[in-house]
Amino acid sequence: MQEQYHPKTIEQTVQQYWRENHCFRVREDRDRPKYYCLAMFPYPSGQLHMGHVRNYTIADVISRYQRMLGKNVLQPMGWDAFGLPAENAAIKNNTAPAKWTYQNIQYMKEQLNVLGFAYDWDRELATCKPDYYRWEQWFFTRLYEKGLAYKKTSAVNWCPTDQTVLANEQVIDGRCWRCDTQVERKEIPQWFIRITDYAEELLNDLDKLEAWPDQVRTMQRNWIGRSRGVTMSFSLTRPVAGYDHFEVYTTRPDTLMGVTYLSLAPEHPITLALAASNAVLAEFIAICKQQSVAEADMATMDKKGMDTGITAIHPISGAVVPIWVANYVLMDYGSGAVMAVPAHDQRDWDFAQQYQLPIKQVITPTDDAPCDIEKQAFTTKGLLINSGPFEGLAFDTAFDAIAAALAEQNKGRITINYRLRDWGVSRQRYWGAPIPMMYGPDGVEIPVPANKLPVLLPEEVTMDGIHSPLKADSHWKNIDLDGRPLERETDTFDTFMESSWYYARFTCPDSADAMLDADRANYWLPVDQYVGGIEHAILHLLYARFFHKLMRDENLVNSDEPFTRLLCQGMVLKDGSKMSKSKGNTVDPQTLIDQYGADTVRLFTMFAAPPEQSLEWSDEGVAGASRFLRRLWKTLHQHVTASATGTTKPLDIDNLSSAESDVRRKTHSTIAKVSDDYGRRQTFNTAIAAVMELLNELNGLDKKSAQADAVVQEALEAAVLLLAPITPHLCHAAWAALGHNEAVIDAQWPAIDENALIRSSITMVVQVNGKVRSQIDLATDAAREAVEQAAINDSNVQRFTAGKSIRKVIVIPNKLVNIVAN
RNA sequence: GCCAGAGUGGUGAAAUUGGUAGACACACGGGAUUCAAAAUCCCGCGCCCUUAAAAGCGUGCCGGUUCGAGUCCGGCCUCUGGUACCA
Repeated sequence: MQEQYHPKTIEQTVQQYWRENHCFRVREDRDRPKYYCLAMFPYPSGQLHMGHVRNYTIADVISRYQRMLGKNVLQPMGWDAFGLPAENAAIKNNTAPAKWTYQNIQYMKEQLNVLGFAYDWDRELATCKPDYYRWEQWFFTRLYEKGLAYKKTSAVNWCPTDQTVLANEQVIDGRCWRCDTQVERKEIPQWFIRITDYAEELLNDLDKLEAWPDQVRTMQRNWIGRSRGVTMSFSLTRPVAGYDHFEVYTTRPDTLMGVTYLSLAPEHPITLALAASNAVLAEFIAICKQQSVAEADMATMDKKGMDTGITAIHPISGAVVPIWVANYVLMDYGSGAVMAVPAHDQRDWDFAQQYQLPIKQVITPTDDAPCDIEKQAFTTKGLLINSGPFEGLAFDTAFDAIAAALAEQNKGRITINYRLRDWGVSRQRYWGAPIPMMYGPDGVEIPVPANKLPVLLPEEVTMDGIHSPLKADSHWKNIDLDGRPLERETDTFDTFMESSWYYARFTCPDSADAMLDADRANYWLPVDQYVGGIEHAILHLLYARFFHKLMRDENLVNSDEPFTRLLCQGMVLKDGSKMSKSKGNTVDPQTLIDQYGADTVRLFTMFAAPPEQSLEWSDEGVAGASRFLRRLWKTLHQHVTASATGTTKPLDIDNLSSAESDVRRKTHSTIAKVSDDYGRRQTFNTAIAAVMELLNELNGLDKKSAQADAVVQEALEAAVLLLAPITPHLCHAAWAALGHNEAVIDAQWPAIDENALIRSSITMVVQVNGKVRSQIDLATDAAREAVEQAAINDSNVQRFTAGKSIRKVIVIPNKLVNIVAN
């Protein structure tokens, strides 16, 4: 063992050992429990950033820990390679998205290897490769055949100057990021997948995901947004272009008697029909369209409305109700029309105030809650007033009575509604998987047959920065299928499609004649541990869950959910804000690895914060992590050097000094604590702190006594094994130096000697009226009465109880006594 | 706007089931070593009062429950993530 710690040399040597021995190549093995640990694969943006380092270190630590527990561990890595940034980078660097992407992959792969992650690279995949996306295309045609994929018109952000579709990210304050033109909503035909058919199952199965953070389950539950309400029909007093009624949905039918107006979306068919002969309304609709499609923009925009002049009949009271058009009513939600009850909905109340519409109170509080309709809407449930036949009813009975009254007249019914909308998968962009559909001259939809897949995306293209080269390529677009002239779909898939099933393809990336090889897929799936950023809590994770169920229903997998346990890591911050190029506060992992070595970077990343919290980057903290590793190395070196002189005797637990017994207790309590931190709690920062404590305690031990060497050897072996998942290179070298022939990567996790944990006395805290006043030492088996007496008789305690009478004594065994006195 | 989180010393954090607030580090201060520096080692380190000890105060803000609250409940404030075409 070298006296100095040289991370670079050690890391290169150890990585070579792993490579030469194929340490991370795994195959199915029915004799061992499998463990599939997966980190969300990266978008190949160019260089690894600290968020990646954190993500992949967490997953690597878990993988290595599970391996030491004897599991057959799969940890693959690949590339989420399609996406918008490649198109922008290609323009900027005057190259093609494919070339740029492949270069990035090559560079980032090298960086991952330098960090020493235990990947089975034999399984590497990139989603932009035809052998991957061909199966996604095939799967889509299967969904189409089953009626789960369909086409409909839907709104996109449209730049009228560039004549192109913009992503939400490309709309800045309602304007095109390139030319600053006011963006419009435009309805275009697009492909959708029926995720709403699976809404109920996606909701119910959240209950099965016990090892997911509650936070994520709650967010998904709210996103799906199941509600029970009433769909009812309002008849127009005069028909408009053949429409004599329209439907609205409400979760508050109890407020129906308080409806004072109705609102239609600007894109509602009745609105459009009216606008044909109403120039003022047409102008208003045009203004409403000057708006991004992003929900956050829609929800925070100024509310605008206009009276259409037409009216409808209230289905219960028969009253004539005015119909407005309002920009905040969305055609994509529900029926594109809403009933307005300004007295009991704050948004309706605001709108009614703005346009001087009547406000009619029909609910009154059941308690003495404040309710002043003049000041704001009263939105909690209560008792019905001013409601004719429903007077005095409470919410539930009013709900049923009003629903029944509507049903009787054939004017309404109870319905279950979901906030979740079908998944729009069309993108009017080049760098994505082509949607495998064709159109006949009559516009008929034809899925590309399996034997004509994949529909290849041409990689040698020139980007103009605005339009998709695919749409301009008439040679690619116009094809001949068995003598029939057809036109290809030129839209590509949403990149969430690729990331929705890659975890399954990793189990059999070479499967050439099927999307998945069921034997291998079902051996490894579901993923035991998934690790990734909290920003994916809803979209990616919901789409992947949905895809898994689609694949199950295609008999490709036999499980219901893809990810058994989920860990959502926090962001990496510098000076309190997210590291990003635009803020100029990035830290290049490569520089740090060059300076300190991969083990230091890994150690700091895991030590600075628990994985789910955001991590504040600190250069001093990295230096501190490096110092700890040097100190550990020095301790190991001193021990190994001393042992080499022949002083080491075998451990004899019956002949230890009390200081040596204390060290042994610390060794084994540390193993217990660290095991719990790695396995159950996944708090790697406290695991590292515990090992630091163990080593600090070792420094205080008198090394000259007879058994000291053996106790130190045991402690250092434990420390090395406990740190091996985090700093695997140093621990590989250290394990060999401690006299082991087997590599630490193949070592077993240390076992706890329960006898070493036994202690004869314990320190208890004594409080008087909840304030700590003293500590007492007692035998661990002291009876409750003895504990109470010892506490009461303590001299410090008596200072605070003098002149008072003791009302109560609370004893928390082996921890605390609280004396209540006054 | 809506949904979900977070807020503890100078800093990152710990306190796992309602039971000693600040483990483990970083920074800083003092000392040892050194011709000197770096490195290393030792000591101190929430605030306040104090020579010291002891007391008092202290987990974003206001209120509540409890023998006991960082932890539970109600109401706020600020920040972060998501908001369906960034991934």
